[in-house]
Amino acid sequence: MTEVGEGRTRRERLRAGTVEEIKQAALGLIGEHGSANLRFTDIARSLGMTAPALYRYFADRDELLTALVADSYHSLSDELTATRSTLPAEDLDGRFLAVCTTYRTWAQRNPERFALIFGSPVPGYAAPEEGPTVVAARRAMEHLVELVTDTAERGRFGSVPVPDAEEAMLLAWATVHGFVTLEAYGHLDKLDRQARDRLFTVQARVAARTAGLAPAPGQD
Amino acid sequence: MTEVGEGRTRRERLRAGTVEEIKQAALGLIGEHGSANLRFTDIARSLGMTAPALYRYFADRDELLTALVADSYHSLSDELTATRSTLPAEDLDGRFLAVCTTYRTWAQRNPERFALIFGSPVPGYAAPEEGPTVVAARRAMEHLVELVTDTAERGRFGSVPVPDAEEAMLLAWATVHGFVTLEAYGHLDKLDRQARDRLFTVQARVAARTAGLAPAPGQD
DNA sequence: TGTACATCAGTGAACGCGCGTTCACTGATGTAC
DNA sequence: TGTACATCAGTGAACGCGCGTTCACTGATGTAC
Repeated sequence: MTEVGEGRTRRERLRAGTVEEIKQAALGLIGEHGSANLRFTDIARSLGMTAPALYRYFADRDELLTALVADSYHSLSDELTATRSTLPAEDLDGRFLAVCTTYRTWAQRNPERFALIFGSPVPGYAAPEEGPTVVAARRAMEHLVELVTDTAERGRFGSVPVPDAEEAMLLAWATVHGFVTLEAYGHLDKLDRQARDRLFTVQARVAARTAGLAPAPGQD
Repeated sequence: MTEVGEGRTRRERLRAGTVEEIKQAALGLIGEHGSANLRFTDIARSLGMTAPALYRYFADRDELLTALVADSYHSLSDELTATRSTLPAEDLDGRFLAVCTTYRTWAQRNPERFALIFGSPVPGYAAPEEGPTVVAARRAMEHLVELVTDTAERGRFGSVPVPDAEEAMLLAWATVHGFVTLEAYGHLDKLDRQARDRLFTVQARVAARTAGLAPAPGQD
């Protein structure tokens, strides 16, 4: 995420590296024990440091969590936009389905980050108003909207069930997100991986339709 | 949930009442601080008891959480089946949409319970295999399936995008759940209540379609 | 109906534990001249 | 290029705090006869 090697001085580079290590360790611990049980002591231990050293990097637990949440939003929206630019602008359906798939695989590969963003809000933690979290969330949202208005402007926007492109995007997102979140939290465990893959494709098509894209050939 | 006044002896009734009070207090605290931060001490304090007294009712925190999760599943599936039986069996669309709406309002009125079931899994807590949680989850799931197979058997099951009724139900569920969970966790906050209501109706129709019901008149 | 005993809810003291946080410190890295 | 000083990362000791849990107890409720 953060570019290591950016800082001018050696110290700055080392510092940036340590910040990154701390975040990684924190993510690992969140994966094991949940964000509510994230302890400075544990992070320090897993890095071979002592707890007080962490105060050089983060004022407290909330500041660290804020950074992690913001990073998570950035990670997600970076991956989504990268996927989008992989395919030619004319291939609306292809782009849309690819983005949906990336959304899902990102969640599968970054379960802690997914939980940080979309899980039940971390108790006792309130994102600072207009802080990095909120800004990152807004940016991610704008990217999502772009993906669909893009679609809407150029594409066949006739069959969409809501007139507003942004609203159509929200519904399409909800459709995909529902599947991804149920899967991530184990509510689809009775299906095997293959069945889930197949069903996800169907769900993405349902979302595409909501977003104003024509149904895939052979459907409906 | 648990029937107070059921117990034969006075003591049993009092005990059942206390169990209920403990659960309610726990839910309230979970709403404030999250399930991961649920403390026996706090529960006791909020009931005007001392902490050790709680050990008469629950062996430990996990046992209490297990009970709360199981209760939540029951509460949800009870409400859903109650809604369903409100409408005549012939009114497939009406039933389906009513059930979707109940799913949403239940989540809105029981945010802690919703988070317990569908939020990121409680860290450090593993549901006992074949324990009440698992049983309740299965029962709730079977009810959901029933709602749709019911639909599938009697209704127009032609336009459904997946052949298997149970799979169609899962997708329809995911569609509705996505909206509800985004809304519950504040990701739709920039829409006002009215807009959310309107969009939810659209989303429920999308789900209905996935479940094999015909699109509402005027749609598509 | 009354008495003697058993069961149970809840108390308060006590304990061990681990966490957050502060602080004075040491040693390494960077900078000015 | 070398030296003297400033900055910073990290340590280890120390503290206060609150939680989970155990235990012996008191007083109320229920039961047997």
